[in-house]
Amino acid sequence: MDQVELFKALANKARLQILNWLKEPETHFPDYKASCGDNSVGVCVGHIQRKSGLTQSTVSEYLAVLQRAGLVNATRIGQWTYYQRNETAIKALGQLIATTL
Amino acid sequence: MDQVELFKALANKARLQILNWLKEPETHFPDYKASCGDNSVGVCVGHIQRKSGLTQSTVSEYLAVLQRAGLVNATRIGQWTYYQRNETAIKALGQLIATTL
DNA sequence: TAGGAATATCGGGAAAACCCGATATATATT
DNA sequence: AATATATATCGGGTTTTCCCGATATTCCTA
Repeated sequence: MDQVELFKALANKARLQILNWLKEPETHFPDYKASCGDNSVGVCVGHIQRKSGLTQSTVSEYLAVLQRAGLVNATRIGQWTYYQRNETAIKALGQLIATTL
Repeated sequence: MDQVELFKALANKARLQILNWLKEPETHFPDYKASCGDNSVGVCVGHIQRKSGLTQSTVSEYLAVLQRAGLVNATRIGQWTYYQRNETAIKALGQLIATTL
C-alpha cells in the first residue's frame, strides 16, 4: 500500500470521524442492526451518512477512499454495503509509523 | 496537536522522503558535517534542498510544515537552520494510531 | 557598514481535494 | 416488468495543496 495514499485518506476530519465511529458501532449507531439483518459485517452506508450530516455521494466516496487505503473492508449484502474497520491494517500502520517512518 | 494537520503533513512524498533521510543523516548526507560545525543538531536546509531536487523555497516551506506538525525540531545556529527528527513525537504517533485511531 | 550566503516569506499558476446535486447501477418487492 | 430502495459514479464549483520564482530577512565577514 502506498504510504502517501494512506496518509491522505487519514488527512480528513470526516474520515477520521467515521473510522472512530466504526470502532464501536453499537455505541455510535444505536439501531444499526435494525435494517440490516446480519451483525458483525459492519455498518451500512446509510447509517454513516445520516450520522455524518454529509450527502450520500460524499460518504460513499469517502468510504471508498478508506477502503482503497485498506483501512476498512466492505461487504455487499443485498442492497446494502457494510463497512467495518480493518483492525489488522490499522495496527500494522501503527507499527509502521513507530518503526519504518 | 491536530490529527488532521499531522496526517496532512505526512501525506506528501517529498516530506516522507525528508523524514526518512533524517533518520540516518550520515548515510544520506555524506558531507553534512562539513559546512556545519556542530553535529547532533540535525541537517541544514541547503543539504536537504540539494538532495531533494526541489527549490529552496519549497524545501523551506515543507520543513516548516513538518515542524508545525511536531515531527521535526529546528535549531538555528548562525545563518543555518538545522532540522532533526522528533523521535518522541513520531513514536507517540505510532502509539496513537495503534490505540486511539 | 556593505556585500554575500543561508533561510524565510510572498504571490501565484496548476493540480488535487472537498463536497455537492444529478444520474446510473444493483438489488429486492409486487 | 415496474417500482422502490441503497449505493456508486459523474460533472462541477469552491477550496486547498503543490511547487515555483521573486523578494525579504537574518546573520556573517571584509
